[in-house]
Amino acid sequence: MATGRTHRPATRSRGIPEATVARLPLYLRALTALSERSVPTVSSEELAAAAGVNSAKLRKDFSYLGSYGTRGVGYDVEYLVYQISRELGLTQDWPVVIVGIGNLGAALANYGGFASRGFRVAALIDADPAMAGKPVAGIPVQHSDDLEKIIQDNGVSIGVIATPAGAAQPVCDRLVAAGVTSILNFAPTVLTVPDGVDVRKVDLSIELQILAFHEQRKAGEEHPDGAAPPAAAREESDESADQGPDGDVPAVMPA
Amino acid sequence: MATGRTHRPATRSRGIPEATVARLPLYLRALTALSERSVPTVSSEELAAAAGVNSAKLRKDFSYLGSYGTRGVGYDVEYLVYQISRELGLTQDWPVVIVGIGNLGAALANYGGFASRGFRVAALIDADPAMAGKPVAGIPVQHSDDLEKIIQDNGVSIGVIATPAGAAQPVCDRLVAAGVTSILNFAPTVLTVPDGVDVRKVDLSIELQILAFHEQRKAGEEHPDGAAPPAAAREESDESADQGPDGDVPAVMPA
DNA sequence: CCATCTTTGTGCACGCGTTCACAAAGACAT
DNA sequence: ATGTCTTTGTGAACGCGTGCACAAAGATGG
Ligand SMILES: NC(=O)c1ccc[n+]([C@@H]2O[C@H](COP(=O)([O-])OP(=O)(O)OC[C@H]3O[C@@H](n4cnc5c(N)ncnc54)[C@H](O)[C@@H]3O)[C@@H](O)[C@H]2O)c1
Ligand SMILES: NC(=O)c1ccc[n+]([C@@H]2O[C@H](COP(=O)([O-])OP(=O)(O)OC[C@H]3O[C@@H](n4cnc5c(N)ncnc54)[C@H](O)[C@@H]3O)[C@@H](O)[C@H]2O)c1
Repeated sequence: MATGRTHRPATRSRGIPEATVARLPLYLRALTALSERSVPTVSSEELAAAAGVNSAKLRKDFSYLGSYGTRGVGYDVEYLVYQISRELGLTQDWPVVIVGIGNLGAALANYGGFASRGFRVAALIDADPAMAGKPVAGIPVQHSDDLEKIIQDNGVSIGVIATPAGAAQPVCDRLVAAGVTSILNFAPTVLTVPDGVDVRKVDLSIELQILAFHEQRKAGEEHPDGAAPPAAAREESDESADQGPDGDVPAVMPA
Repeated sequence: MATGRTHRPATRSRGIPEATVARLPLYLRALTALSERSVPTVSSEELAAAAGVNSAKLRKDFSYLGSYGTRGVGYDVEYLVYQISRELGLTQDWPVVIVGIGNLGAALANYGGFASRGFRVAALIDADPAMAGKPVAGIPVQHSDDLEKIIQDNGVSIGVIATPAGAAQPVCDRLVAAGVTSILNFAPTVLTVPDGVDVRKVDLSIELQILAFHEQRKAGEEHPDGAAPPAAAREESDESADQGPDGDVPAVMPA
C-alpha cells in the first residue's frame, strides 16, 4: 500500500469503515467497465473477482451503503455506480491544484484519468518564475506568490504536492492556511497538519523498499522443490553471513 | 493508503508483520536524515515524532528486528540505519526496469530518489518504435520486443509498469514469464499474477477519491462552531436530498 | 558501589478488519 | 401458488494491529 492516513483517529466516518472506503473506488472502476459493456447486473462473486477481492468482503462493504442488490440475481450495475459515486462524493465537481510542476507534476497535469472522475485541475502552481505563464497540459502555470488567491478564487479544497521534499511542508502550510483541507503528497516527507485536514501520501521509494524486502525473502528461502519449512529456517542470525548472493555494502558498526 | 498487496495470505514473513515492514522505510528515511546531521543517538520518542508514528508502535516494530537500542539512551543511529537497510534488503543492488515511458514513466526515470536506496534503473522499455534508442534520463529506451532478453541479461526481479491500463496485464504476464517476481503497478487495473509474485499498486485516482469522500463528509457536517454530534446526524437517508451544495449528476435509477 | 533517572522492550487488552457459513429473500419455472 | 435454486446480507469467530502502562535494564552521578 502506497499510503497511510494521518490524524483522524479511528472515528469511523458515519459508519463506513476506512478499509471499505478505500475499496469503493476499486469497485467503482470495475463497475464502470461493466457499465461500458452494457452489462445490466453482476453477482458479488463476479464483481469481487474483477476487483480482486473476496466476495464476502465485497458484500459486507456494500452492506454499509445499504441494501442495494437483489437476492438470486446480484447488483444492478448502473444503480450501484450511482450509489458508490454519490457516497464517494463524485457527483460533484472537485477543483484540484497541483503545486510543483516538475517531472512528476507535469505528468500528473497531463494525466487523463484525473478528469474522468469529477476531479478538475483548477490550477498549476510553481515557484520557478521561468515557468510562470508557460502552458503545461494546456493550462498556464501560475506563480506560487498567488497561491492563496488561486485557492480562494477557485474554491479549492484538495491540493496535490509534487515539490521537492524540502518545500513540501511550507507549501502544505500555505495550502492549509488558504483553505485546503485534503492533501495528496508525493514528496518523501512526513507532513504535519492541523486536525481536520486529511493527508494521503504516495511514495514510490517506500513501495520499492517493501518489494525489495519480500524479494530478499524469496531469494533467501532457496527451495527448488516443494514444501520446505517456510519460516524458522534460521533463528535470530543476528549479524554475519546474511548477505545476498551478490556483494554487500560495508557497514558501519556501533560502539 | 495507495496500496494493497496481492496473494501471499497472512504468512507473516519470518515473524516481521507486514504493517511493520511498511513502516521500516519511513524510519529509515528519518534515520538517514539524522545520520546526515551526525546525530549519534535517538530516543524512540524523537524518532517516532520524525516518522509520524506512535513511539510505542516504533519500539514494538524495532523489537521484531532484535534488541538494538540501549535503555536510558536510545538507539544508535548508524547501527539502526544498517540493521533496517539489511532487513529491507537494501544492502544489495536491485536492478529495476520501467515499462511504458510516457509522461509518468519518464518522470519515474528522471526521479533521483530511485538510485538513492540501492535501486538502479537497468532499462527503460516502450512499445513505441519511435522511442527506441531515444535517451530518457540518460538511458536509451529499448523496444519491448527485447523485454525478455533485457530482463534476463540484467537479472531483473523488480519491474515497474507505467503503460496504459489495457497494456498492463499483457506486460505483466511477459515480465513474470521472463523472471520478474515483484511488480509496482501504476496502471489503474487489477493485475493477476501467479503465486510467489508480489504486486503493489499506486493509484492516484483512488487516492483522490478517498480524499473526496472525507472532504464530502467534512462539508456535510456543517458545524461553524464547536461540538456537534459527529455521526448519527442522519440515519439511513437511503436516497433523495443527499446531494452536495452544487449541481448533481442525473442518476440512472434501477428497475 | 549504590541510588536515581531515563528509556527500552513487552504483556495485555481492545477494536478493527477479514472470513466463514448460513438463514432469509427473492427470481424463475412449473 | 408452490417449489427449487441462486445469491444476498449478516452473525459470529478469529487474527492482526495498536496503544497503554509498567517492569527491567542500563546509564549516569555521587
Ligand atoms: N519523479 C518521480 O517519479 C517521483 C517519484 C516519487 C516521488 N517524487 C517526488 O515528487 C517530488 C517532485 O519530483 P520531480 O521529479 O517532479 O521534481 P522536479 O525537481 O522535477 O520538480 C519540482 C518542481 O517543484 C518546483 N518547486 C520547488 N519549490 C517550490 C515551492 N516552494 N513552491 C512551488 N513549487 C516549487 C520546482 O520549480 C520544480 O518545478 C519530489 O519530492 C520527489 O521526491 C517524484
Ligand atoms: N501520468 C500520471 O500522472 C498518472 C497517474 C496515475 C496513473 N497513471 C497511469 O500510468 C500509466 C501511464 O500514464 P502516462 O500518463 O505516462 O501515459 P502515456 O500515454 O503518456 O504513456 C504510456 C506509454 O506506454 C507505452 N506503451 C503502450 N503500450 C505498451 C506496451 N504494451 N509495452 C510497452 N510500452 C507500452 C506507450 O508507448 C507510452 O509511451 C497509465 O496507465 C495511467 O493511467 C498515470
